[in-house]
Amino acid sequence: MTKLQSQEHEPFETVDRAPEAQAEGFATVRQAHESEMAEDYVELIAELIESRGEARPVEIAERFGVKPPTVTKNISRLKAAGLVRREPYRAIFLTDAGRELAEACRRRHRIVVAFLLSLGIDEETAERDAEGIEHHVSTTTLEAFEHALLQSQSGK
Amino acid sequence: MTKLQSQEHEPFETVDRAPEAQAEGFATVRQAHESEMAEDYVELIAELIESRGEARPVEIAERFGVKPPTVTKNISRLKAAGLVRREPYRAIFLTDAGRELAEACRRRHRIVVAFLLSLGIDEETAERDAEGIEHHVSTTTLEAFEHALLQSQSGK
DNA sequence: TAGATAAGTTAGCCATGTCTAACTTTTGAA
DNA sequence: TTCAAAAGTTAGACATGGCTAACTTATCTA
Repeated sequence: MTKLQSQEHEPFETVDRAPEAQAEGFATVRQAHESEMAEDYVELIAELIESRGEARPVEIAERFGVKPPTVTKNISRLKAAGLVRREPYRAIFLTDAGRELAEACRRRHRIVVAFLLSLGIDEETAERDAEGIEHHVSTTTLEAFEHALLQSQSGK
Repeated sequence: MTKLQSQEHEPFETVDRAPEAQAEGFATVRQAHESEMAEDYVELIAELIESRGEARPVEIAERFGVKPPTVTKNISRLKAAGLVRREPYRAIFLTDAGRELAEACRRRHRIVVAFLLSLGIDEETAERDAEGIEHHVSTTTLEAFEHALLQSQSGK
């Protein structure tokens, strides 16, 4: 049993929080929702460039399960946000900022998936849940996941 | 080392998935977002009824960090969805369906928070992250969290 | 109990992210 | 090399979930 895991907590203990703290928490969740689109897109674009050599709207639409016009609109939002570079009808490229964000997201995604797998969860579920969970994992929690991962590795 | 944790997985292994499977995953995330509002509201309403005897829009607005008109609009959506019962200008009550949903959400919330705490994460962060994470935790993952929780309890 | 204050609602605005229908551009094959 | 099919865009609609401003209802207190 490691130091990190040694604090005592009953499984169903309720944590009472000040209304402002709770409101801040919900604000954090709302903000996370606003950046989810951008994160998911740059992550996928990076993957497509790596595996296919380029990122095309039709591929993106297929992977996300949305229609092409949705992709067009969202890509133009990413362009406005300075995350992608792109000419109409051409493939999509990441800017430096986009590449950085993509890298951070892919790292976080891999950690969350690996952590879920280490709990014995099947791959399909781990991937699915990770897609939703990753956007709400703080740096602190991500580090805790990494730490737990190392534990489960060494104790394997 | 338990059975559940015994499968071998490298920490940064990438899981390749068919485009349809990935699309389904994102569809799941989008659906989760659509029910988040309802879940957060019934959860809070249940808490307020328990602690205050009644749930009032002004309290709900304060806890969520939103303005009263937002609460009015969302409550009427919950009413349309059959989750709350309510007369204008009066307190808000849960229907049987609302109460059931609230119970399930509160249970899931408690498990997620307890699990994060068991990883050594501080209470403030655990609560914050749980608020976002809980909506994306499948039954399978929730069970894995419970299992891990029991492990950490017994090995304390 | 009257009037001020607090609580709640309505109307109308905005951004996000989805869609369909119709159009344009690119591509690839005969 | 042309022209049909595939890819991409534009226009316009819709639901969600925020907001402010202005109004109505309820509550409390002097």
